[in-house]
Amino acid sequence: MVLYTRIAEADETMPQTVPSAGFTPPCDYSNFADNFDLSLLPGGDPPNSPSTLFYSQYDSEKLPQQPKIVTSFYPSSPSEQEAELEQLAPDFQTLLVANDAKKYYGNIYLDVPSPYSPISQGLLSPNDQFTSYRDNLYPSSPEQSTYTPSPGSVYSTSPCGEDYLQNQYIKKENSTISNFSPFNVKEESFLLSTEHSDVLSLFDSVEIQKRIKEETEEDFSGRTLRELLEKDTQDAGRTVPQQPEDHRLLREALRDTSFQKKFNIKPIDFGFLGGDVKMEEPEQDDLMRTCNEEMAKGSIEPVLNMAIEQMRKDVDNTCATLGISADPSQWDPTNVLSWIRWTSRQFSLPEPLSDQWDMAGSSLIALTEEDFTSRSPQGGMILHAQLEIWKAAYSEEDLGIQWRPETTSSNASSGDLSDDEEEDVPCPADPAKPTTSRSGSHIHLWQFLKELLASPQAHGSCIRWIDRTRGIFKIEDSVKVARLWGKRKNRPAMNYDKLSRSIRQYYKKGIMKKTERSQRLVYQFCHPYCL
DNA sequence: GATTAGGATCAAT
DNA sequence: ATTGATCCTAATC
Repeated sequence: MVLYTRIAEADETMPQTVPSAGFTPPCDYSNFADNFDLSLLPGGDPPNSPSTLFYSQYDSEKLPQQPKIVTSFYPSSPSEQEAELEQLAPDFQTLLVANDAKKYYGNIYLDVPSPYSPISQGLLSPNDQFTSYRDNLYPSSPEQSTYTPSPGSVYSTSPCGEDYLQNQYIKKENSTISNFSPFNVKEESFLLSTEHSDVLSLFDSVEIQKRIKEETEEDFSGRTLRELLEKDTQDAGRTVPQQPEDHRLLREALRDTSFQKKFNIKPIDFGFLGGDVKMEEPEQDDLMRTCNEEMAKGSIEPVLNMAIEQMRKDVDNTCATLGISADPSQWDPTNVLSWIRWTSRQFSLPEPLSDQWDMAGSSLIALTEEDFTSRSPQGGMILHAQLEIWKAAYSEEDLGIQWRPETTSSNASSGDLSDDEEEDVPCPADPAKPTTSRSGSHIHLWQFLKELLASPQAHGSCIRWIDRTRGIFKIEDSVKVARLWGKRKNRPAMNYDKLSRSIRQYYKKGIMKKTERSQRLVYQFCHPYCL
């Protein structure tokens, strides 16, 4: 078994938004993806499988409790909790927050760990969290602070020890479905077991199942994720041809040779656990092959896609809410201050002193964590980590920008704060990108759509493959796709009505066809256009 | 109300 | 001639 640790956990997480109706708590969506123990994927858990990628260093000081029954999530009576959870269940983000919170506390929710706290972003350890809650620094909502510690807090007892840890490893090695799920925080690793209840509870949400049903034409009602995965494991054992594009997102992340850097993963020494665990660095090729084998047709991708989709929407919303670029280096001093203030508010940090943050974004991103801490002793670390998240988020978005309009149109300097500035940010020289179909105005619609489909990092929220091999895709956000098309063709009046009319012309031309079972906003390329 | 479907017309290439 | 943009009506979800 090869074990890795993650350092600076929060580096690839995404910023949060402030929805109109309320407050979106900070939540590390990338952890959500990570927390899909990849051993759950079909094919079991062979040596050097991707499921070992995210194993973190064991630190008994940080070890939380063994999982117990979830008794509450919010500080309310059981009936209120039920009502509240039911009300919140359709909200995907809330599920993620619940998921996120649960993973840090096992399945215990006797007290009221606020999902708005920095620990939800992996910035503090549970021990810190306990102190923070006791001091009521992170109330259960930004507007109110009603937390009262209850007796028997899970934080008042000492963490479980190595026996438990080793048990988990034994289980890990002996079972296909692992109930082991370690995490770490910044450089301090800790470990816990969630029984994958996070994933299961997420998946069991009626709303999520409904969406999966809509998008995959499969009905998972009444089935647990575990059931499905077990079935898929059996399926994988048969001679079901594996579709190379399944789990594309995961695959891309894992195939990426820089993934170790990207996810800040590095092999660690697990010798302190005892003699059973072997330390070996996997052959990259083996690893990748195993990854591919692991990515057999499964049921995780829809869920993952939804998480990522939600994450992207949050990025969009945040930028729109603050009226700032997604690229911190583009921020002017006003942008910097509004971001600092907003982030401070999110984390219930003291109001920042404006004169300490009077700088352009280019200066801000050059500050070290120490610089941040000297400006804000209480929240410097958090602010710095958040900025790292933004920087990472922007670079992710940037990956998807493969083209620029040929004509440098007038909007470049207009200070336009439209809601899709991820397309408006200046595109740095990008020699790494393929040069195919780069020129903007000659492109055909079907080519353009394929371009968008080819960059799920940037456009997965508005258009994505449903079945890559059969060329079936879905337009998730018709308005946005039309806007992008209009932008590309320099047709400001473009809308989905017109765009779809053009797509329908493709039916006659044999470029696209209707899907067998017609679904809204779902189209299918004909061969060879889908290749 | 949003989407789908397709006819008609026009402009650009 | 081809392609897509535009406008339109009608049907469907």
